[in-house]
Amino acid sequence: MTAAGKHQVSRSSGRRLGRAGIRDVAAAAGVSITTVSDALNGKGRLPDATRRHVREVADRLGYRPSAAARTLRTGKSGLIGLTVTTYGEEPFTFTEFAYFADMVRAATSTALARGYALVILPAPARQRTVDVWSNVALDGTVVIDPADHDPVVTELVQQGIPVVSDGRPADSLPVTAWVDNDHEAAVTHLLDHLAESGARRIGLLTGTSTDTYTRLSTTAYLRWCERVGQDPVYEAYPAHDPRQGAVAADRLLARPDRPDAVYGLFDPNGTDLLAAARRYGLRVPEDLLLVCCSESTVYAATEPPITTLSLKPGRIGTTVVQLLIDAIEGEDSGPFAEAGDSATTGDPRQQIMPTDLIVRTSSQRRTRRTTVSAPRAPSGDD
Amino acid sequence: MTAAGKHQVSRSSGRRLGRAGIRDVAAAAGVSITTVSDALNGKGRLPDATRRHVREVADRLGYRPSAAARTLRTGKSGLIGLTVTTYGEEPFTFTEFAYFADMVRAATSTALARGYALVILPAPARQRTVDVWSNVALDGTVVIDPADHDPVVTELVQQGIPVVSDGRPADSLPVTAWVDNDHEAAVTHLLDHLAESGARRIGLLTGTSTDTYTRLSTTAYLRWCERVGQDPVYEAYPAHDPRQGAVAADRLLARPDRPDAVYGLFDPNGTDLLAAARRYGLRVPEDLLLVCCSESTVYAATEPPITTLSLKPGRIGTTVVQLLIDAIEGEDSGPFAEAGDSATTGDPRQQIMPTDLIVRTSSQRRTRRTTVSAPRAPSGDD
DNA sequence: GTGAAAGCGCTAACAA
DNA sequence: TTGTTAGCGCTTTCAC
Repeated sequence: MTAAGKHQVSRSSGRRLGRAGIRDVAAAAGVSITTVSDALNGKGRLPDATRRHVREVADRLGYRPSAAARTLRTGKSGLIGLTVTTYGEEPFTFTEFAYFADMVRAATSTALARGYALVILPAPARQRTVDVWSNVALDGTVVIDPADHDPVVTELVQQGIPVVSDGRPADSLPVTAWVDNDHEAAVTHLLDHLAESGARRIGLLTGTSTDTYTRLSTTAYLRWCERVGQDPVYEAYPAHDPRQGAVAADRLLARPDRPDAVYGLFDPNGTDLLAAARRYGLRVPEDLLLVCCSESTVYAATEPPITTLSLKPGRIGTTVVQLLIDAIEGEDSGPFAEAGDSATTGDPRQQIMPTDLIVRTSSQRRTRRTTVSAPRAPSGDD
Repeated sequence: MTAAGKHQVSRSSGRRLGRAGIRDVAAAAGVSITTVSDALNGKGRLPDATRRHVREVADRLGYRPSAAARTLRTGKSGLIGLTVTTYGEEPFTFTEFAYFADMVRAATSTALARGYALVILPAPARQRTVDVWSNVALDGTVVIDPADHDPVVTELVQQGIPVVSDGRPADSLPVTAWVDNDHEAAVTHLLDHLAESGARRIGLLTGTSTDTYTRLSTTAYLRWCERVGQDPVYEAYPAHDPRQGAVAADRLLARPDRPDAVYGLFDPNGTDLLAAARRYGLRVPEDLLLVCCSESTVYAATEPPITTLSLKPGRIGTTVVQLLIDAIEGEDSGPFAEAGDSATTGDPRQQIMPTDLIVRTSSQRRTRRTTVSAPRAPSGDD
């Protein structure tokens, strides 16, 4: 007495509350649900007529496939997690700097272009956050600037979910791949540029946190100083607090061994330093050369325009997502390929992206004040 | 001869590929899957000992519940969509302005605090984007600045998915609720402030797009002009193109009826106008009063510091998400409560948020140059 | 070419 | 108190 056979029929006649289901479409189109599924997904070898017919009916009924059901069945959600480390008390502050904004925009565009959506997730700081993580089915995750022993990364990788990081991870972190700038090269190049512009003593405005960016940049600075035989002159401050930047800039220029050029590691440092210079009556670039790392366009319009180091976050965002999706779709060797399971898990792929030094007035010693008083040049960039 | 009974058992003994399932936990803990589910979700009335035991086993097995299955079963995904209108060619540019950055950060934090995650989705511009939309199960959606006849919004609402917008929608758009600033009041107040500071002819730098913000602000300006009997002096430009701002600012100050005060509707307009003023040899605020709408902190450090109108995007983001989640959880009257169904569906809720005029040097006529550099003596009246 | 049936992993009635 | 069972809506072999 196999009652099983009746299931589909009886279900089909049941009241659909809101949305139409695949069964309703099948019934209305006079075909089976298999045909509907195939027609809508372009699978199988149905005659075009059937395909068209089914699509019409589906449209008429306002049929929307259930993402949840599809995900459950296929194991793919089309969702990519995006997370950032915590700065200070804020859950995360990735939008605080133009860098993250740009990076996220590019990442989102790339993901969408490949049929994925980004889910913003919190860094694993408190307890709560874990809940959210396990409440969403992720095909993969982008981690921005992962902490040295990020538990979420470890667990995701253990579960076989690809993780790609923006910023090179600590050795202990087994990410699938990572993308980063060559921070050492960038800083070195920039310091050389300042030296060429006549800087004798270059100062650094850096951060107190231990993230890779800060660490690598600072190290590169120290190494450069050593190489050229200059005493390091730097001030560090908690970069997550925007107010502290101004204070630190002030400290730096108040020092007895005041630098005649400064590189600021963080986005707002340009204005911080410019304001500090004004307070001390220092002219830029005559008395003080300035460079800061920023993606903001405001530095093209400051007085004077400030030279910036761009990390090209857009390119990083794009690359990170490409790598991730490649990993997701690549390792999809089918649910039955458990033979040579963890065999091909080699070293994580890593990609170094170029930076871009945008030279403006603030870092050019021998300048004829090409700032703004000049007649007209709306395009601006000098 | 019910063979059905054997399914669970046989399934349970089947090879679990990667992750442990609820059945494995049940088997390992020596209980049924119901008990596991209840224990892990805090439901049912199990003795604490059982609950603890199950949790331990689950932990030991590294059990993670399947979000997809939960979603399919419960109909709730814990996911909230976040979308923005398209600017120009970019899929979306919400990160381009500090406004969106702040708004999104606050929205994300609020959502996470209530156990939801945000999914970034494209505005329904091209065909492709629709795919992504229907590939993710959303409990609700936040729409930033919805287009007048946004098809996605209409469809979502039709499907019974709550939609809350940042920015008031056109009458035809049936959103669940919306949050917006009182743009008219803000602009009026700001113009009054400029007039009080001595402005005789206030100009406007506005946009060519037809979004609500631009429209309301411009209207308020025109109405104000009418009230005080001033001829409107404004230039409009495509706000999505950052370069155009500088050009438009230039145009505005080049006019024969040059204004002696300007309000710029968009974030970069402050620097745009400042640069233009410099080009024309206009001193700020002596010859030209300046205000722009911006969330950026750079205007505290420009020379001179520029008065800004803050829309308090953080508060808007928080409110939007609160409203949305309230709607999601409120209308969850259970799948069987179809009796008084659409009864309580009243008018969409709407919330007006205050703005904040941050007065700095650029809009104060009688100032003793409180900026930084000039040691100029306080010279009383203008 | 088309359809029936078997679940994906979980939750919630309902039994025991 | 705990276990059994019926699906959530879809994709996908495998028969026909």
